[in-house]
Amino acid sequence: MRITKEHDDRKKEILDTAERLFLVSGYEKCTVNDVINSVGIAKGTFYHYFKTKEEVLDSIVSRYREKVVSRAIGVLMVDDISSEEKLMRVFMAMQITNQIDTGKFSDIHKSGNALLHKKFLNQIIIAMAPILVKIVENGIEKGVWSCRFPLQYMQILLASSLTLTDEGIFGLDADSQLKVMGALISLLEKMLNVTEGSLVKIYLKGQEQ
Amino acid sequence: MRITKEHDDRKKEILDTAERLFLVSGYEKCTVNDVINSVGIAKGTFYHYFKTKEEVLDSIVSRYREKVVSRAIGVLMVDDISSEEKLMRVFMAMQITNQIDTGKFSDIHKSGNALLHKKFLNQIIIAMAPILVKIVENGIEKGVWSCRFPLQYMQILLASSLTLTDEGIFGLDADSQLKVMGALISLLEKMLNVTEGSLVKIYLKGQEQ
DNA sequence: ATTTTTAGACCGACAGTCGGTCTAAATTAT
DNA sequence: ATAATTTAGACCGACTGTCGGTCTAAAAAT
Repeated sequence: MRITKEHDDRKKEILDTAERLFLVSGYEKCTVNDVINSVGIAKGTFYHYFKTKEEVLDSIVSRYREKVVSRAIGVLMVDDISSEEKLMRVFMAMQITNQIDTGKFSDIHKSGNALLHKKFLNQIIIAMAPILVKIVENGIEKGVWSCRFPLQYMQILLASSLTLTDEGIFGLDADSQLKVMGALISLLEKMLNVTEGSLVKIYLKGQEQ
Repeated sequence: MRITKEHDDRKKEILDTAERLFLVSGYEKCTVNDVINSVGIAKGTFYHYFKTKEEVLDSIVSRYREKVVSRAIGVLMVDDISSEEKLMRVFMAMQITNQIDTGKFSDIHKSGNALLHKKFLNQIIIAMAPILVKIVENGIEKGVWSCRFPLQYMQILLASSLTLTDEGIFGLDADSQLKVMGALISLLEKMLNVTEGSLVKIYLKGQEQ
């Protein structure tokens, strides 16, 4: 069989480089020439691996989405923790994914890049809303919660948290962002009709570590 | 042929034309040549009035924001209606501004235009959140509501409603959008600790007309 | 020998520039 | 008052540099 290892290596190399450059200077400002010069390849090579510049962006966003989703699935399968714990872990995993791992995406919200943000938001909401809904419905079945609009509430939660914590859009300082996060958790309690403070408690516990 | 016009008239003519074209084909796809051909002016004239293409976009968004804000201020000053009524009117005025008036902006959410959406979202949240907070605080003083995070809640409300009803981002059908709107109103009731259904009632009454 | 990968010269479309023209009103000279 | 001159700024379109993307052919791998 054909050996595609080198092909994938090269492709990953282009993706990694483009990702780094997109996050530093923004997708629009970063040119294809910047990418190929940084990788050390020619134009033709770049377009052998990717049809367009935007396809590179799409790949980067998809790769990130896959990482977030697989992590969430991992939490989902842990079955010796409460629904509250599970929901908060998944929600928080999304937020802190930036810091852990390679740290590459720590600036994803700082890019001030409209297209990147739009694609990112779109993919994350479409992929994550059903997962969060599953947890919510599980909690409802157990009788610990009640919720009239699970899907809509989770969409609202995702859209607002991802938008408001994007520094490229509002440039909120760290303190304001923390306030928004606190408000979001308290809102989540209202969404699920749980006693005030029960989720915040888990949130603060998670923040400490 | 040389047709000269008053400065402000010409500027408005360029803005109106660009606005129309941006909303039809999107900001990125619409070229400066498209605009000048449609207006019937030369390149130099366009750049006599605007420094860059993006400056035109900024002007269009600002103009729209001013319209929404002035309308909200109008509602704010009506003082023979309840806080509930006032809040809902302002919130709904934002949504339906698209249909009324010239109808120009009816497609603003369909453009699928990342930069337009980002600038729009940014301006509207920054301008409208304080106005909504004012109404909320007024209701709190009257003793009809209570709310721990007025500013954060209004930011969340604005960010999620504007993002999720943007067809360019999620392409939700009309039915799904209505569900999201319903969920948002019910969430607003929870935010303000009012009895369930009291705001939805006003919302539905407003929808009928 | 055939396919895959690499190379970089090349292309058209684009945003933005530049030197200059035209016109009407304000200013000065007759 | 009327004519000549200056000035402000609206207007023009050929031109430039940059960018995403294409093309053809050489090099390398199989």
